[in-house]
Amino acid sequence: MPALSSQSNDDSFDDVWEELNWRGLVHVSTDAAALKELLAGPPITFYCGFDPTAPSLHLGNLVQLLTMRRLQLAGHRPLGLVGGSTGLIGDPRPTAERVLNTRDTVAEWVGYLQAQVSRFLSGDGDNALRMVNNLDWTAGLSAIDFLRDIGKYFRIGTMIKKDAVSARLNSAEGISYTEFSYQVLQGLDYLQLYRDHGCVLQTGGSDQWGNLTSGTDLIHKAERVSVHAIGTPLITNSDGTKFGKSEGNAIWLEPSMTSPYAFYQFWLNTDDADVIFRLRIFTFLGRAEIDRLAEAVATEPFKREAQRALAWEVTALVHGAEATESVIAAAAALFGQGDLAVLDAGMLESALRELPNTTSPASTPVAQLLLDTGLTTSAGEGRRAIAQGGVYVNNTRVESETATLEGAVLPGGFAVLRRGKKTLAGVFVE
RNA sequence: GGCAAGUUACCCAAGUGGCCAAAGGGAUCUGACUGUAAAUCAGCCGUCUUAGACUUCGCAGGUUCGAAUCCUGCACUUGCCA
Repeated sequence: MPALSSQSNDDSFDDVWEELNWRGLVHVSTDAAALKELLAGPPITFYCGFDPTAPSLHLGNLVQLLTMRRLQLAGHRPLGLVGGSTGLIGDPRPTAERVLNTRDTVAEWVGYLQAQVSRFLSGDGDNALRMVNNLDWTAGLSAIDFLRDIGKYFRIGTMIKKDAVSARLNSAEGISYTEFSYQVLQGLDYLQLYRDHGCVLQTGGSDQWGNLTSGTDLIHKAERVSVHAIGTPLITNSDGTKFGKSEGNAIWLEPSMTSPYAFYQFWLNTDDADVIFRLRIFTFLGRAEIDRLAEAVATEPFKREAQRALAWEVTALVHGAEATESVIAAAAALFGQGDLAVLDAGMLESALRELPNTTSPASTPVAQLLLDTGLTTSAGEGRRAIAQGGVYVNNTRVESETATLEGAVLPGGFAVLRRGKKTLAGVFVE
């Protein structure tokens, strides 16, 4: 779906390593000089892993996918690993132990993630994407073989120094042996891919650095070879809040989990202070264009040209140009200050299809509709929102907690429900 | 296996018999201001149809007119000892 063929690296850079650095994608790495030389040379094989901890990838994973794609565009050969086995274990988070998912669930999610990863990388040519699954080489591994052949290479002293592990050891939560072992499994992945595919580079989030180095260390000990790792930065917002969350929920790549409309809106609402960094990381726009947009943010911030470019680029990348056009049209129709009744009914209707929506009789109380469309999570919250003046039907503020849609239905048989300034939903009146 | 400490709402965290739907902080949400921004200020912030009622303080019992607070058992977490 994404227009892979139209993507390219910026040829104003000497090599892909320079470009990755300019884009801010290299937070930590193994020997930088060696990596630069390696990446400027003949094609190498590299990999990045994704664990099935949810039915979809999210924006944090997108950073990895785009990093992989840039390396692929430079001629290198990507291996996409979906962690059928590591997903069963769970990598240690600094805060709390994970709840294990069932084997069936993980297997199902592996399928979804493989399909998603495949969409972002080219499957053509000498350096086509190849998918691998670490369950293939761990499922048949006995506990004894694991402990003898792999475990001997790992030192407890090193293992407990890893950030995620030591954070947990120092917390009230502690850490289970299961999660403690995660780094061994990931190290094993790298070793296996080195042996099977000559893989010499792993990319991942810098929060995974401990797991990345566990692989390079293992290969060094087992094969007496130095291989590489690149840790991409953890994306943060300048105001200190977590990136990639909207109303506390993750932004997913799967359209049924985060609608293309919400996805576009997320990017459009990017803070001025962050937008240029986002353009570098999440788009294929070149240095010259991004510098121009930076100038636009400085001189005409109210036009939000950079935000529009960012929202367009990323939404088109993930959901396709066509879907992006339609969510932009939807936003233009719905965000309007103006009178919704004068808009074209067909266009308005298709716009509402992009939003959370529900079908109800006109006599349904607005508070109930808020609940039905997911704009609120309880009836009390809905009443409160109305009392605070935060609910609108067709851009007209709802004054009464007992209001219904009577008399407010637009030609075509629907109504636009809005909470706050920008949270919208549609109601189709039956 | 023994001893000790702990488990409070989305997160952190007060609260040791009634004044507790539960202090305070953060996050989310709403309003004002704006550029569908940031910062700032204000409000809301368990559920239910307001007053009011109901459910909640790891789980299950018990004491009491009354329990997040006391007792018993269980589960889980952490530390020390073996």
